[in-house]
Amino acid sequence: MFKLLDPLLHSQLRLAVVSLLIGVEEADFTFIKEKTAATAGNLSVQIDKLEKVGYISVTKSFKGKRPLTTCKIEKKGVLAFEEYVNHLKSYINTDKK
Amino acid sequence: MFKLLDPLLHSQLRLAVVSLLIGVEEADFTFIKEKTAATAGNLSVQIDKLEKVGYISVTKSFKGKRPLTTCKIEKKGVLAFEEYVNHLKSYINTDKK
DNA sequence: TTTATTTGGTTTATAATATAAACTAATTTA
DNA sequence: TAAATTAGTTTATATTATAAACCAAATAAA
Repeated sequence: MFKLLDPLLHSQLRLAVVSLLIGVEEADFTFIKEKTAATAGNLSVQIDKLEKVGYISVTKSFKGKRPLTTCKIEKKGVLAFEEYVNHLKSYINTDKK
Repeated sequence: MFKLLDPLLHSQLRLAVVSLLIGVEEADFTFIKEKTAATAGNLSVQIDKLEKVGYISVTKSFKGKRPLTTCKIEKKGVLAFEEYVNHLKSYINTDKK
């Protein structure tokens, strides 16, 4: 009846990050930080977690002389997000099946 | 852009309970326990929290000689749930506004 | 030029959460 | 009368989310 929600996505910030990345396909740390209004520390931790399970990939490079962390959604992340949304519907539909 | 999700509803079990109560209007502890597949301890704690913020009301009585805990959704709970769902849409819609 | 300040983060500490395990008390069954 | 079941509550613990503190390099200000 109530499907289990993936705990990795059932987090305010991680859900925002994945949702954002699905829209733009690629985004750097600062951009994500601005869009989600998260603190850098929190974002850093949550990006790590998403990367560790393979929902996103993270590339570290330089833009000029400054470090640049770029995030990209992975197929696994897209699938997990889609499933999360579907599962959510079992919570949101008032007429339970 | 990403609206804040009410932390009281952003919980697997509490969301299931509120969702369930919105459907049935009234349900007892055991029924909710079965439908959500939660442990009694967890359910007891989460019902307390929902009651404390006024999302549900809890009545304790007896069915025959056995204790009976009945839960009912309150207007505040319905409104909070509706807002939660609306806010979720800001996460789920890939085209961000 | 040396002293802030800003940028782009990471690491660490802490408070809150979710959850199951242990417990209670009454009731029913064997 | 002993064991098992019902209907929960309380307590302990592991996990989370989050912000604070920190760091190194780059840039700006004095």
